Amino acid sequence: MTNELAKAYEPSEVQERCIRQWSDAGYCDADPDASRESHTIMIPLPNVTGALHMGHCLNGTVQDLLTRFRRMEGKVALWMPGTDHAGIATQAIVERRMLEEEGLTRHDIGRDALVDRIWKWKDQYEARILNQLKQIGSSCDWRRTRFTLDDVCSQAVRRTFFKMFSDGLIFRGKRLVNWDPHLQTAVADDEVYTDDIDGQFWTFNYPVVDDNGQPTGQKISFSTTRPETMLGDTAVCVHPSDERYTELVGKSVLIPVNGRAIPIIADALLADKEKGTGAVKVTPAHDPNDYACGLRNHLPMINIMNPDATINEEEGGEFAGQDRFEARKAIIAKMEELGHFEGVEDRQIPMKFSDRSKTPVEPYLSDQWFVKMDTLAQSAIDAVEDKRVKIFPQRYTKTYMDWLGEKRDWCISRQLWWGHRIPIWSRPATSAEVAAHEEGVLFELPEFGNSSEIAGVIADGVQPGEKIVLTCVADGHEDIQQKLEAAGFEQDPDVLDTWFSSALWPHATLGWPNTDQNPPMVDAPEGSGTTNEVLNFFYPGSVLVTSRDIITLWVARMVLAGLYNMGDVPFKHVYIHPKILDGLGQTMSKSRGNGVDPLELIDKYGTDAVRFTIASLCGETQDVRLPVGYECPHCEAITPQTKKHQDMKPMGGETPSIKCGGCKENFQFPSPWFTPDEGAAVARIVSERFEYGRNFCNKLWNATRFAFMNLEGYSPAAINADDLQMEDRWVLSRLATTAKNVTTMLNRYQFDQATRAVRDFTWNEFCDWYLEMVKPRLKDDATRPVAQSVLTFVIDSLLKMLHPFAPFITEELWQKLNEVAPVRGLYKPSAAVESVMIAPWPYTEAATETAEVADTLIDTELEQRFERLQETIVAVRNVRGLYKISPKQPLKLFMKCSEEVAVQMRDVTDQFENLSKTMLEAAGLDVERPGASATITLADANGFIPLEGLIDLEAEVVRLKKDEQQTQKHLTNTEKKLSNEKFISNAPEKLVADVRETLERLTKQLESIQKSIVELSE
RNA sequence: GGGCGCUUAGCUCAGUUGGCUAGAGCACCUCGUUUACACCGAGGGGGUCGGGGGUUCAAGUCCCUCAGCGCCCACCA
Repeated sequence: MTNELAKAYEPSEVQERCIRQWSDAGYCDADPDASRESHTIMIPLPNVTGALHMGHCLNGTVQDLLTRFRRMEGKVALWMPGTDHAGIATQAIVERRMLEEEGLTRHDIGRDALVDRIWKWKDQYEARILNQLKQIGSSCDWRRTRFTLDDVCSQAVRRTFFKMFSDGLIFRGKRLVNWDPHLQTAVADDEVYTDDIDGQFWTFNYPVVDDNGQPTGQKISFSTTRPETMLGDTAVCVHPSDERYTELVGKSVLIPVNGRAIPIIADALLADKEKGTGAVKVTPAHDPNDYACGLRNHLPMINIMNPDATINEEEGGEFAGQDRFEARKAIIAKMEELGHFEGVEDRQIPMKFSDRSKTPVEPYLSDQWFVKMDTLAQSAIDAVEDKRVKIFPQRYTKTYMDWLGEKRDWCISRQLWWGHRIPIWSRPATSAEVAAHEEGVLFELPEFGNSSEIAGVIADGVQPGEKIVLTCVADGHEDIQQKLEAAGFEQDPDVLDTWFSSALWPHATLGWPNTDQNPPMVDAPEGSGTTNEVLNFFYPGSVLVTSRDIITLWVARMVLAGLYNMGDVPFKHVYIHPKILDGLGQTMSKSRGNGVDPLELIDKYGTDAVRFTIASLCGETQDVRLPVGYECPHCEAITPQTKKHQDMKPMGGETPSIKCGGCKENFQFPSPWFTPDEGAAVARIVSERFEYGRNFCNKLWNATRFAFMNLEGYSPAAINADDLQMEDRWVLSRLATTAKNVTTMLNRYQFDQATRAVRDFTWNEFCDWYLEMVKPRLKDDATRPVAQSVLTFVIDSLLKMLHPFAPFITEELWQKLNEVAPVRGLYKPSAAVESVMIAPWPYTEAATETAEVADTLIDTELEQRFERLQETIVAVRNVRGLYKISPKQPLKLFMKCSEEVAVQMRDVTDQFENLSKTMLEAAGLDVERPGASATITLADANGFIPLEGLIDLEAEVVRLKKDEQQTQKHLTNTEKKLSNEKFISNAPEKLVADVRETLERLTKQLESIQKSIVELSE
């Protein structure tokens, strides 16, 4: 047969072919077109060295779904791809490898060589992650792929920085940062995690001294977990209302280990009477709370450490050069020796670690660059308040607002080599310069360039009392930089926080600040045109799709940066999707051994199955659980993963293994605690949940396969509406209803509901009912043509509607359908487009023909009538099931009902025969119950199936009694409701009428059940 | 400590502004190899909607409270 489709869908080969075809045809390319609307999505830029994980997979699925949907709606849908240089993460990986493989540190090879190595690394891994994105079917405009460190993005970063500097929004300040002594860089709060460790809690005392520095004999005791910071203490603090110490406040104590005198102060915010001795040492340069206390009380801030966390020369004295932990021991010993040690206890203490290097971070005072946030943050608050940006689900608006409301200045400098270098040059200021310019006020440097190229300011230097000239140079002025360097200026060694460039992503990727040319593309590095139409057309974006953990770090900053540079928000909507957790409610990660690799899932279930399942999970909830399991490497049976598996550790040197429930063989598995043995059979981690999508794809494939087998002789012809059978009109009505609902749900970002709606229609209505109902017609030459037309029309619409969810299988089926039925449609058949990807979305303006007929297709009255037919058939099947009557055994059906219903029943008598092998013998008011028959009760009809000789009639009585009981219960409830006067008077009229109708119906049903019981019992 | 969520069938989840006898998928039980599909079809069993209180004619849905879980932010000498 020519129209034969393979028995099962083979995803991998289809996927590969589709990706190639779409790319060749340029369907993913989006270029400005004034006659159409734009739809822009900017990818939440993945880390360039990362590998695709479930989070990316979900994020990408949603964005691609939206992009394909909008493209089919007729919009110019741009999905902009790209990657993030991810500062510290990337540099750390390259440095670690370099150290492991060559024993080299970055200091051995120098800045340029390191950056060079990272670029090479980046080129390799960028290709990998982009390719992985392609594997999930992403219809990005790959020509426009951007990288946060490429020339286009770099220019945007430089321009923004210069603009902010010129607007006085950039300033330099001393701040306590989380210092990673191993990587020798400050790390952001979000790159730090806290762990409880077994630590110790020491108690010491400092002797009180008089004005001459002589001990008064008094002492003050305090406890600490970090004795080494003693060297940097600049006060001892007590609570103002703590009577134990009132008389000591204002006096001084001596730090025994270095002989420095410091004051005893009172500060209610720092000291807590209930904790420890009630007194606490204050080390402003090495502790965040002490830092705040130091600011409040104007305490000196003494830095005692070198960047590698060894004790420094200036303050270290005899401890100088020792590592912080060595110094701790030495200082404890010294204090004990001097008689100021009072005790120590073991306790769990929280310790902060650098996420990247896993070493303890040190709170460290250093010079950093900041962006002033007050007006910028306010603009971003306003944008959400007046709904220029809407966040879905709405509750996340609060997270965004609360964070911005704090208006905390943004520390943008990072002590790294990989990133955008801060475009600031400085040198010591001359006294003439200091005299000429007020500190902190911008001035021009005409000898280097004009005010749009360079700006300067006098600021404090690193050393106390030192004044320096800071200059900022705009993008594209290498000549000025050279002049500056020739004049003794040095560029700041730091680079910018990765989020600084990420914040510009929505407009930087489109070529801003260049308004004279379209941005360069992968194969056209020169740019084009005389104005930047790309930026004009695609900005502002339509929707940002991301996860809730970066609402503050990224979303808020993009909004303020967009407003600042473009004067307009970067996107109109933000959809925050759920996070995927494992079956135990834990975040998936390699370090837990519970991560599912999307590419393995794709390999096992197919991309469409994975996407379809993911879409079914994406609604307004915060997280979704995905129980995972180990796939047996021997027999592929899946063993659910439990906490016990996650915690299994090698016992007695033997690598743990799990016994497969299927084949009883042992297998090893991935775990954070050990590596499987060389050559051992290792299970992969999968989730059975994806069978949901796979089964659906199989269903769709086979429904289409069935259609193909029955399209022999198909010829497109306009059909007459009068030729449509009841089931045709029903399925068309349901199809139209479904399409409308799916569209609405997608517009609301309710992907879970949209998925369910389209699945239910496909499986439970189209396949289970319609296909079964048309089977006889397809065998008959006379009735075949109309059935074929409807069948192809529905499949055509379904493939379109399903394409955003399952792009590959729908494309494959579409192309096969184009071979068998290239021209299709009901009233105005027309040639189908070559790819479903560019086909019009059903029931939209783009789909002119179907739009015209959409409303006439929805027939709720018909849908209701159809439900009665379905109910009748289900009831008959139920009787068969209950009494184990073979499906082959023909039955007779008598329906007692109104003449109106009887007519409808007679109309579909063929379907009773077809779907339940039942002959409708009679229908009408005068139908009487034949003896020895089973009774079925419907809302407005009773059915009788003679069962003489087929069943035990006593069993039927039992069944009916159960039925009677249930109906009675429901009836009682309904009566109770209606006898309540308050219900009658308060409830809406419509509801009361409905309940009355229910009562009437139930009463009749009960009567007929009881009648049957009596008759059967006679 | 502040904020946001969650708790509904064995499991994973739906359940719009309160209003039919609370639904789905998987799992389970029975039957079925009818030429689309066993990744299937037909039928079935299974829930006092976390506990307690309140508002209301009416509560899975609104309010209070208790318990448990998760995430974010802040803090932790």
